[in-house]
Amino acid sequence: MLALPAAEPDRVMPKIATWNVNSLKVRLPQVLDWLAREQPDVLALQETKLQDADFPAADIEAAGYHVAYAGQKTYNGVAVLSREPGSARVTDLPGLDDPQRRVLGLSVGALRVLDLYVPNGQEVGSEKYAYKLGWLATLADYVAAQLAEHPQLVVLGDFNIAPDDRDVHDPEAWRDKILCSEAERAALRRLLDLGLSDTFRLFEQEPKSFSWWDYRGMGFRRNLGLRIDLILASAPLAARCRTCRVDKAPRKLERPSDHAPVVAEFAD
DNA sequence: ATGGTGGCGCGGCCA
Repeated sequence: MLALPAAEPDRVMPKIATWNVNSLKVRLPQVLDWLAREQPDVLALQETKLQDADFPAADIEAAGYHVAYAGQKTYNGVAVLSREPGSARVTDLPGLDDPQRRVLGLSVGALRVLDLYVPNGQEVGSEKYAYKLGWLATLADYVAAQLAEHPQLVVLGDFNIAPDDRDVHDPEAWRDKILCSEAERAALRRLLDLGLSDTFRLFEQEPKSFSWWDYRGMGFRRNLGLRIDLILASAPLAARCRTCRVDKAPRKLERPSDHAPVVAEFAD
């Protein structure tokens, strides 16, 4: 029997996805179905809402994925599933002493993955809004350092920021509201200006493409959404990006997450 | 300004 050739060390994973599942306990069957159908090389999850002792690692491993996670009870929680094993796991932003589990950095092959659940901010001017902006400022310093260290960096997750008016179903209604305020958008632009591309905007997209729809008021059926789930890629990685799309199918299921997965594919 | 829905967990917080 011939041995399979070893994976080339500089090969970048071709299919990378992000999905805010709003409770992995509830959504695990949907996640397992989606993995089987889409077979991503990396899937970053947010809002797992599970402490690590309760994380369903065995089910995910049985589906053929390695998994790293950083969770807490009830709120937040992030995980990265990968075909290849991950290493060099990081769960905190340097300089931010924060019990909230919102960050998971992981190396998968030559790729560096940074999975984020950016704070929501609740309302412009609130304490949580100040926390969000401070968190994003700390993140920018960390991303700058990560870019210097890892040429092939993907920063993905629920950013809780709609980058511009194209990403908002009703820009006038949302003007200066949470997820759309100028300060939040400026914080996101600062990240992009470090050398990241919003892969979704590398390609022509249908107008009114969103990744999140409020559960209330039949938001999904009326397409009253925002695009707040992003896959940002460093320049060498963005140069190889071939597609980025929102997969609305899981949002149509019974008992869905309020977010849909976003998927980017890369040439080898 | 509030409430609409959903998850967690069993009252109220968070999104």
